Amino acid sequence: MTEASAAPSPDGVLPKTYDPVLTEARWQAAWEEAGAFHPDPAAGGEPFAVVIPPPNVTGSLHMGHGFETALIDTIVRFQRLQGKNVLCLPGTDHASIAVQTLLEKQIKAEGGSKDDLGRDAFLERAWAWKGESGGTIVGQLRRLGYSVDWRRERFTLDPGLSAAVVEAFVRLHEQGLIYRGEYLVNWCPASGSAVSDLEVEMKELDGHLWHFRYPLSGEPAADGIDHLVVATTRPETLLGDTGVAVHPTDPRYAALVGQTITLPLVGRQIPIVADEHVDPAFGTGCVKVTPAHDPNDFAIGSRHGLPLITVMAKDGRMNGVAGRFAGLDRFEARKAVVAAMQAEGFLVKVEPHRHSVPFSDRGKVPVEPLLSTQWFVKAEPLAARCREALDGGAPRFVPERWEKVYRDWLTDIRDWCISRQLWWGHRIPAWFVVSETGGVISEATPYVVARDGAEARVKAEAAYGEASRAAGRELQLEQDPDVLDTWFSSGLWPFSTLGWPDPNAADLGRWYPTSVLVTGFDIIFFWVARMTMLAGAMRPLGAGKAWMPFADVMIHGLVRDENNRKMSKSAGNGIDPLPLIERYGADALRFALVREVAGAGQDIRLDYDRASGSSATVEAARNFANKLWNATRFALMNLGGETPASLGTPDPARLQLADRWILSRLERVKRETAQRYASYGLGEAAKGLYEFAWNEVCDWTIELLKRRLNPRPAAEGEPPSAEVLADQQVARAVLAKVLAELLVLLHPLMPHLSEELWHGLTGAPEGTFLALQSWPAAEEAALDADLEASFAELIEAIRVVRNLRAVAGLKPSQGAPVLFITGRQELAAVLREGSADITTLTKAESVTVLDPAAAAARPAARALAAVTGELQVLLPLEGLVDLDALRARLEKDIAKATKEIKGLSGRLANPNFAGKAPPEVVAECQANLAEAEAQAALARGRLADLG
RNA sequence: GCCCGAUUAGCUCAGCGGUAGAGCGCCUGCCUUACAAGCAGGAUGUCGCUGGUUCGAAACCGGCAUCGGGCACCA
Repeated sequence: MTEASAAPSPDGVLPKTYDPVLTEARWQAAWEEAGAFHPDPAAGGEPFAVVIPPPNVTGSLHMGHGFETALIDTIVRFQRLQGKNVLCLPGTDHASIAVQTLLEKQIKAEGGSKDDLGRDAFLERAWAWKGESGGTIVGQLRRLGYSVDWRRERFTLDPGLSAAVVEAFVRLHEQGLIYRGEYLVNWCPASGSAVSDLEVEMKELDGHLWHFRYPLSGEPAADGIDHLVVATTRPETLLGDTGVAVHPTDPRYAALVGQTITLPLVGRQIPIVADEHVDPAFGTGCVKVTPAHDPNDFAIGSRHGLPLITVMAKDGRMNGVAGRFAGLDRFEARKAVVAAMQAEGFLVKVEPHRHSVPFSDRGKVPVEPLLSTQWFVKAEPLAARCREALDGGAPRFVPERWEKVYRDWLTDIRDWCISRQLWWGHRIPAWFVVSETGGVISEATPYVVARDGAEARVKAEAAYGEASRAAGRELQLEQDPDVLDTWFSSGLWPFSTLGWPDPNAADLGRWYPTSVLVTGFDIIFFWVARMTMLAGAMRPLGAGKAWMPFADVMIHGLVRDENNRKMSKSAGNGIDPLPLIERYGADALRFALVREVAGAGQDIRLDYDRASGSSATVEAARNFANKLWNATRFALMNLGGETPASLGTPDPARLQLADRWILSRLERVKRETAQRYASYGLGEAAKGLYEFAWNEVCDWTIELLKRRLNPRPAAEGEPPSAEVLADQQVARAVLAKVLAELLVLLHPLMPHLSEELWHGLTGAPEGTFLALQSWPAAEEAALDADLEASFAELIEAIRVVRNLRAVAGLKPSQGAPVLFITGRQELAAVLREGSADITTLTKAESVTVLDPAAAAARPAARALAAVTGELQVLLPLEGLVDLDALRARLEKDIAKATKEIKGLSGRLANPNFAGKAPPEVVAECQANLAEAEAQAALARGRLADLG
């Protein structure tokens, strides 16, 4: 331990407080230099693999990533201690639209535009940004102590992964699962790109409902009707109306179906059609139909053969078809159309109307349903395969309830628009044979899908070469300028990172499918489902094993800020993990986050004072780290230079009561903790270890061992006896064992601190790591439930004595005789065996244990007295007794017992209880009642003695 | 409209069929040579409301209320 913060100071003692910053940096460097987390696919051991959800290179990480990192790292470190061959693979995501939006904003702020810059220069800038942001992110992940294999770090746009993207696209296309066509898509005018359904967020807004008069073209009907009234929230779209729909059974309009309307402002003749979609009860029961600008209208239009008339351009302005409104922005056009309708007498009324408006997640503007030629993935066949797998239990969701969310989304799934009119991303591997359509790309331009330009040329040559030459044209190819949805590459992550599509890739063979995916519920659709769908399409994967990319999916909640708000970049309320790491240490932050997570899958709230940069929760975890530091410090000062190895297993024959107790507790905690880690009960594991370490190890065991670790000489100047020295060795061995194993159990949660302390305690050489040790072996024989129960009574007895001393106001330095009276032989035996311990922990002058008969024979003394269970505790302190405090204490005992008697006897008096409850419950109840009654009687007796 | 969470001590949350728990905060006393980032002791709850099931409900079931989230969406 060179330069260790744990290095002994000149006087040979560790500092009193733990300073995490240097220690953490040192171990991170040591682990990495040694390649501690760089697994060998050829090595033995059961494989365990996790690919981390790659953070977007959009800047830096916030606390949510810190939380996820803490969870994943705890899991993989535990599995490593279990002896598995663990791969934890890191990486980042290029985040196509997010990064491009961000960069365009930057460029705009500098007074430029991406189009001025050009595609190549823009991409250069994007790569520079990636370098910067990616570096920041990797630095942050390192500071958290993430035990990933940095040598296998991947980026979704790196050459290997890009090749995987192309391969996946080509294969999907070959299977007929990718198609290109003109459909109504969600168009984001801000990004200038199509986006998928998932990237659209509905927002409730206050808008208006405009009612317009649409005149019938022909003569008024028999009943004098010469127009219909339609209502719309989007007047500007009326320029593209190609019909009006009514419900087929609506008697008001039945006679009008088939007639035509003259569209105001435009003059187009449009039919009145009958369609089930119309709700006769809403508004007037008449709906204007704009198939090119609304998904529902698109559906109505296609059922009735209505033409599609697009009146808006991709930039959100009205196009030439919009006539006098051409060139107006869509929101200006709305006002202008309303004004024109009003001027021409077609506006009937305007009502305020609250409705949902689709917004683009990234662009933060309303999306426009627009007709556009795009690439799509046919989703249903892939979803069906996933649903079938789910019926077979794959993957397993933790907590279980998320399975339903996943399944529901896979049911009634819509096709996935995967093309984006962006630059930053994977270029679509399709080449248009533009020589066929006069050098331009149109919907009609034929294309070939290929792995590269050369393959494209071969394919195009085969398909169009001859005909082309015959027509005297030179074959001319142009790659599709668009890129793929960022989630297309993320969807391949669990296998593209392992070497797919190379079927012989060692990592793929060894670690696919991965063991568990740990992620937030907010990307179950975006990511989890896309991974399972794409994996299903790409099988076989790996060595022909299961195709589902992960066995388990652990879904965690979101980290919310101190005001219970979701952290987000736009809200500016993200909490940066680094300042908290600087202040409290990465281990403290990790522990604090994981400890909060017990209610599986629930969001967690991190308290944080922005003004001071402090967090009480993290501070509590830091204090825990310091507690462990000091416990180890104590051990180093008291083990006489020995180590857990040199001390060996303590001789069972020489173990004292407290030794057997803590060893039994250790064994139980060891089992519980392993079970919790293995089943993703990480919060429970953290809480359990916190309580065990602080209460049972530090507050009780260390305090109890002190007496034996530092034996007083029998007489002045005389060396301790051989017996005492032997016991000292036992005490040392117990302390060393408990601490050493505790550090292993804590390691997944607090890797740096445990590594540091373990080295200090064991003297392990530098190149040896706790991170690569084994989980301590199970020792069944150490478990002793009866002993644990009776030791709990001893603890309770000590507490009562301490309480009496506090009530009476005894000074800490002041000794007092302690007298226990009990009729229960087992309890008396434990108290006698533990009398030396009691002496130490209660400042007893003497400890006497009597049975009631013997006690009755003694002269009654004025004493501090309390009763617990079947035990009377007396501190005979003639003259020093605060009688009032003592009476209050006894009265409290009586009140407590009385309340219990009332409850228990009431229950026992109920004949149904005695008759129907299990006999052991009834017996327990009776025993408790007897005890409470005895307790009340004893306390009353004591009270009477006081006079 | 459909679905899913949550509601327990001042705060953050465990508990999920047998007499209410932890951490933080609070009160009292302690610098007891591991630790004041600590030690010992203490106070604090109609477990959202309401029916039901049960010998017994904070826990299980039904309804309601409030808060949060997801999906769908009628112009």
